[in-house]
Amino acid sequence: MASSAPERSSARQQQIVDVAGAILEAEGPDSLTMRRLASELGIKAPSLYKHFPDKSAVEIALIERGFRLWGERARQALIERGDRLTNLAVAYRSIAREHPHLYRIMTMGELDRSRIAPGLEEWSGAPIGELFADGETARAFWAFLHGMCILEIDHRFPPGANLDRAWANGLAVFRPQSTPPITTASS
Amino acid sequence: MASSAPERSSARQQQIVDVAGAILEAEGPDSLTMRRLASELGIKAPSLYKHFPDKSAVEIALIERGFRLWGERARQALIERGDRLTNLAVAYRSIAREHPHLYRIMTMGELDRSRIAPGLEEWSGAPIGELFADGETARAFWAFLHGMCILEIDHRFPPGANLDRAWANGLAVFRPQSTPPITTASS
DNA sequence: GTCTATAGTGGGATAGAC
DNA sequence: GTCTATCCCACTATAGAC
Repeated sequence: MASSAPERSSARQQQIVDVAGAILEAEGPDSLTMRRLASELGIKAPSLYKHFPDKSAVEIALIERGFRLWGERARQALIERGDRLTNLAVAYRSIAREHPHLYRIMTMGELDRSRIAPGLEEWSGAPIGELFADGETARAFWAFLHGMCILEIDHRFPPGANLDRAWANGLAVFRPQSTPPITTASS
Repeated sequence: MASSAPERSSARQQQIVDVAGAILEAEGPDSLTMRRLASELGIKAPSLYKHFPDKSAVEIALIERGFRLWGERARQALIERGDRLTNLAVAYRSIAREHPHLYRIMTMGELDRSRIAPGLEEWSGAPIGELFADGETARAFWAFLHGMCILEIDHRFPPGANLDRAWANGLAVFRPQSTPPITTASS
């Protein structure tokens, strides 16, 4: 598991993506238009095309940020004290709740893997693999995590549902399959 | 758990929703426009507004059909012979794979519950509740089902993943929590 | 229940000057 | 790197005749 994600873009591009992220978080993907983005930056829409070839390039940049955030937070979770399975789940849930629109654009629909930074997706997902000896059980756990997150932020659970308990119960069924942390003799 | 879902609409409305469903399945939600829908019906777009107040009413009708399909197939799964947990999972996965676009519009984003037939959503989801003594475990299982389905149809699992095994492993962790079927003395 | 005509909105994107 | 001007597109929806 590599420990850091690759990145490459100009300061101006980064600033544009910052603002795009702010619009996305505040008002959702429908509000993220080239006109609006330019307006928030104090420029006109056509000027954006000097920095990004098209709108989807901006969206891809946002998604890549999301993957970096996932990967970083998940790695923190694995080294914190306490149960690693729980820590990882809490980290994922927190990201989804804090940035629901970002979470949605990251996970919704098909993803053109040829457009995102090579290796980034795997890098961000690797921490889940660390928790299970069997890769297919790790994927089942990922499905549980994602299902809980997306159903929660979309308010799909029934009004009376106790989500903290649903999370706890789901973690409880997966926990016996999870592996303990590897500690070196010198630690 | 009630055994059938309510329904009410004219023959013409049903025909329109049939065609809308065909477009959706064939080409996805972006292709489902009022112009296109009318065109496939051999009429002009404005004529549709004699049958539905707006486009969202057509989409709601499609979503309601999806919920009825879910509820019916899930109920079949519970009375088939074999393991009920597995049967239910197979039923859900089959629907998602056979009708991926329908599955997406049913489950994507927030749902305005005031617009769908009262009780329909609960009716369609009730079979999952039948399988677990604890409601919050049932919701965790639902999250697993949905996560697996949506990640599969969106091709989010890594290329080498063995999804049949991921399903089997996930079902295996939930199975000890599931309840056996209730059989009457006369059966 | 269908039509024609059209309003109204909004979006992505390009050309070419500065 | 920014601007103005503009194109082109597509969509939802309404008004009013038949």
